[in-house]
Amino acid sequence: MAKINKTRYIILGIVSMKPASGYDIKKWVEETFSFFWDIGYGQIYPTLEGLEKDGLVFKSTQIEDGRPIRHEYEITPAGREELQKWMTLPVEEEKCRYEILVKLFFGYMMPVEENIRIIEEFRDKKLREMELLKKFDYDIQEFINTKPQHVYPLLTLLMGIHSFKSCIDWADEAIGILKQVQKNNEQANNTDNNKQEE
Amino acid sequence: MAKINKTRYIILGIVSMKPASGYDIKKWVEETFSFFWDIGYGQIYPTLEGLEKDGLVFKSTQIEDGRPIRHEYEITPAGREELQKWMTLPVEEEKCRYEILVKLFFGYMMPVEENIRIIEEFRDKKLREMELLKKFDYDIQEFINTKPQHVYPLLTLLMGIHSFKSCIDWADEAIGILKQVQKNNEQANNTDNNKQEE
DNA sequence: GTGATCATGTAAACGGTTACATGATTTA
DNA sequence: TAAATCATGTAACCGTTTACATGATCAC
Repeated sequence: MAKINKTRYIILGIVSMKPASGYDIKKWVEETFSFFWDIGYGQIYPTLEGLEKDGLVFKSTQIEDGRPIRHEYEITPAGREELQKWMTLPVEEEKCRYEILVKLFFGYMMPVEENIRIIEEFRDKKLREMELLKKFDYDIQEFINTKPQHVYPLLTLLMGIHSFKSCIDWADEAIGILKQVQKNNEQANNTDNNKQEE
Repeated sequence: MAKINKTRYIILGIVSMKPASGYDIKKWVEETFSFFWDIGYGQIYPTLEGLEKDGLVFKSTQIEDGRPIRHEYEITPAGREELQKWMTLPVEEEKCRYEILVKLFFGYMMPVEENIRIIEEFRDKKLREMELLKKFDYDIQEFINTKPQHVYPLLTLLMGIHSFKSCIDWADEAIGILKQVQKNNEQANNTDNNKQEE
């Protein structure tokens, strides 16, 4: 089964909220999506072109005096239909690739300290990312009662926090285990040295 | 900065443990890595060819009577050096793409039930994946004391369990929130109906 | 005037997936 | 005898990233 090009639907989703330019889309994705998705211009502009050709978005060019040309894209009824169709489709299998796990799997090749360092780096990065998300603080109960249509972005935020936290928890546990290994190694070395001195 | 082709290093890592054929590599990755990495033959065979051309692996062909030809790849000293070099390099930024979060972000377009359904499906999948990992049960303390070089694969396993668990916890929380939204909607509908009946 | 931001795009290269193609051996 | 497993590979396609290219406006 051929895979679905999700980038198309993400862009459709964005312009379904309000008309946007390629530049707007990039910025918006960076600001609100970046922890679970990202797109570059090299994808955005060609995709917008394709969507236009398929009649799923409508392009209007705004020329204001003394401003660069701005192409704004709006969703068409056909586009809205396509988007809705995709929304009900089951979520495709997705495999995250964790480089850190590959390196750690072959960790026996390196000194224990090196592996601890790699995990600590990972932990710090995830901590920073989590702190960033936590800045968007909110009272979810209030949203449920007053703006229920706004809970959805909050749910994605919540996932991010859960996910980063699990990385940090794992890192702490893993570092603890490797420190034990390290301590055992040191004791073994001391015993060896004592034997040599005897 | 150009990105590093990690597939090369993963294959190098695998053949560094013991010589393997393309078929072996595929099977091994499926069995031990699959929850955080996967590779297809379309990647394996050309990559092995490239590694051989660069002198990082050594290919030997085994022809046994009445058996298909088998190409076995061994790591060379140069390959081992390359691998070691990569191991100390910092882990590159990696962005997992969560289709479910995209769909959920635009969830306001769909009925609440539909969003709950999507999350439930996701939860079930993660639960199954976690159960699979938990089958490889182990006593980590024993490994630390008797086979410290074997703790590394266990650390990756631990990460998988943490990660799947965080997905499940999030799903439970998210479903709870959406069920509240649903209940509020129903109450609002009832009020509306009562008003119409008056 | 310098650097950030607004704004648009293209082309090449790369990485990865899918589909296609083949055929022997082993197990049920 | 049928299905699963062992075993190798290629070619086309698609999605993504990177580098390149341009230029105006705005804030300091």
